[in-house]
Amino acid sequence: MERDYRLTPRKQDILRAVIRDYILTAEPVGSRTLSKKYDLGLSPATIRNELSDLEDEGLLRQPHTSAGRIPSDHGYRLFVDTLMEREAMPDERRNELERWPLRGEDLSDLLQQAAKLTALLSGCTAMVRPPKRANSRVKFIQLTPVGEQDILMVLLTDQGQVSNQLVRLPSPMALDELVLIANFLNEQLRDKPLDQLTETALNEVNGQLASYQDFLRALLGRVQPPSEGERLYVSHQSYLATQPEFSDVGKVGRLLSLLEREPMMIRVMDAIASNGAEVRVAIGSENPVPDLQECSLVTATYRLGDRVLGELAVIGPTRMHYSQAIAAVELMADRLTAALTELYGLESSPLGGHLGRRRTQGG
Amino acid sequence: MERDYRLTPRKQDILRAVIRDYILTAEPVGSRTLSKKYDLGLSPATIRNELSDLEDEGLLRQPHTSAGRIPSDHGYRLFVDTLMEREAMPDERRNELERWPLRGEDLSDLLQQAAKLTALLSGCTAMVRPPKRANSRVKFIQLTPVGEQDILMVLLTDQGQVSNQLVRLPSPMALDELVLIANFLNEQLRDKPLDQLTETALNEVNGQLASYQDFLRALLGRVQPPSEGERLYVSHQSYLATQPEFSDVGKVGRLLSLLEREPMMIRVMDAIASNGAEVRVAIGSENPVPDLQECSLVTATYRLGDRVLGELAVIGPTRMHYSQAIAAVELMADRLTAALTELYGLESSPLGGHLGRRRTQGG
DNA sequence: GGTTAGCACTCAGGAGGGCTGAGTGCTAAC
DNA sequence: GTTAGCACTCAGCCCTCCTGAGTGCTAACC
Repeated sequence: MERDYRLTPRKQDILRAVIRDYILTAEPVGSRTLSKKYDLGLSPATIRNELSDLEDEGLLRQPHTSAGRIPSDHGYRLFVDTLMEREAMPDERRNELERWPLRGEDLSDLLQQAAKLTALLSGCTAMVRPPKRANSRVKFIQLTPVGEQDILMVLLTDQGQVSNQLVRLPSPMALDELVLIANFLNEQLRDKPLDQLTETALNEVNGQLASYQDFLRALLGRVQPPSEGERLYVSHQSYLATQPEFSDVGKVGRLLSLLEREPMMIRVMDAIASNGAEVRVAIGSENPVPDLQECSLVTATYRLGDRVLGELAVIGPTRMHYSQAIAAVELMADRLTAALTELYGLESSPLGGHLGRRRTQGG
Repeated sequence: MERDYRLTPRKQDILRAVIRDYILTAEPVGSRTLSKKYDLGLSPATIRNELSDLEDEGLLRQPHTSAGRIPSDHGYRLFVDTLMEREAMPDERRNELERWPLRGEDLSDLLQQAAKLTALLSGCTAMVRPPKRANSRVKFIQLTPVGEQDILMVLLTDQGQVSNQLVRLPSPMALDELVLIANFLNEQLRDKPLDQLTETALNEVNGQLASYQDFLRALLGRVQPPSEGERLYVSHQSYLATQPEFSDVGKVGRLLSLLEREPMMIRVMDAIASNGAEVRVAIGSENPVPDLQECSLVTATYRLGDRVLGELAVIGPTRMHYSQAIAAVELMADRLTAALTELYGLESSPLGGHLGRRRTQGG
């Protein structure tokens, strides 16, 4: 598998030409085409010999005897790793991007925007996995009375998620009580993982607060609804649907169904992405899921500070425009990281000892 | 167009049978099939005569001379209006639904959930249009200091949207100032439409607050990012992609691209939906957009109190399972309305005169 | 008059056959 | 090592034929 491909420069040129042409046309590439279209200075016959060698090495294959060559997954891999020139994002696209600033009202909005821009830049269907709630920790909690018997709870996490819950109180509550509860919650829950809120808090309930136990349970229970796992932000599925390789009856449907199985796609993205900043590519059979054998994924992580929050990816046929896709994913992951840092990147734990000792305006 | 179709009961039975069979099989229905499969007590020849009449009336058509009949858009219309038995949701499905409670952490979550459940119930691709921001009015605004130089602004609207903005202050600000600003904002902006915040607020800036003008502009500018219109929550596009009528090369792609043009789809849904509670159906050529000629949409509105917030819809081929789709859309619109009312349906303006006079816990 | 059997007719879709052209591998000459 | 020439392969297209589902029409039946 991990063969060491030592190719003569000429073979490299030819392989590069084949892949480039195939990415463009989606048609098997023949020796005559290569000789005419690319400036190789070789006759078709010579090219044929080289193509035959490349096929023997497992870098190319023939769909049938009398057809041209198409790249194999190994061929694409070599291309991505060593042959492809990592072309910078074209200026026009970059300018276009400036006109579409990455702004969102909240995290969810931002991620959806990021998916959309990535899709537009790469020309591929794009996906963004949101931060795992299980990894989020409470940053602070605020309770605000709204009317006589309702309160608004605002919970901010260290990963930018904000949870707003409007809750009806079981009975009117004095402001003192509310302050007491809020302070209790902040003390107990600060830096606690989001998926352990209820137990953590309720284990400590005692004395004066015991009578609020049910209320607390209801309040905290709302923060993390028992949804079936995280969702996935997907954009421009039509890009996938218009690829000629998926025009067969049923293929589009199966692929889209796969994308809609969000927990599975999230697992796939997790499996592919690195922990660091670099872009990772999974080509065809390298994918952990059999149904993705004809697809490639390009993934990168986005971060807040030095913590990886989630992944951003594009998916397309193995015959995807890798350099463009990689550039798009890389750029957008950086922009998303920057946007998050600007929006949510407060200095660590700035609330320090102030919490609960300050008084603020009513509301 | 608005013909008065007076059909004999027998013709009605036959039309109903044709449509039911076609919805099931997606194949043109012939007289022999009808005679054998459905308990009409008629020979194929007789049925042929009736079919011929129904075709003359414009309710059926033949794809080609030697094929069976398929319903025309008018035929579907008659079916939906008068022939179809409005079957109740099957019990199993209803039970299934109970196990998937409609819960969400916030509005966006809730709408996405609603789209998903509608799709699962109806077997069609589902869409939910969120409340128009332009129609939302400010319910209350709260500013909370977070650390030395950051504040968290929470803005609650009367349509359930909550906007959280973490903003860095230009310079450290005394708590008094913050209270002043918050009170000012609440007084000025309560019940003001969300898309006029900046002007409304800034026109009134004066005296003591004048120096905060830039800060206020930045703060309020964040509430409504200049996104290209509202987004649309879509679920299970694969249902559309697996319909046999769209298996032609390119059709799926074109349809999905259409769905991705969110502003246009929102306009379409707006155009179809009623202002009241009832479910509306747009069949094939009744759709305002030419590219939707082969599709039907079933829409209903969801509400908060007596205000229409948005629409919920399913889209499928004109050969869709109307009774199931209508039941699903109706049920889910009701559930969504109920969920919203529970989450955000506070009594009107409960904050009354309290605002700004109360003191609450620090945060 | 409504219903039905019988019959001739139509036509999409599949199967089979031949042609074309793009592409190959091999060999021999340069 | 490179190239020209040649025989060979085979997917895709076109044409034709055949089949079967389905029709409309007519005449007989109840």
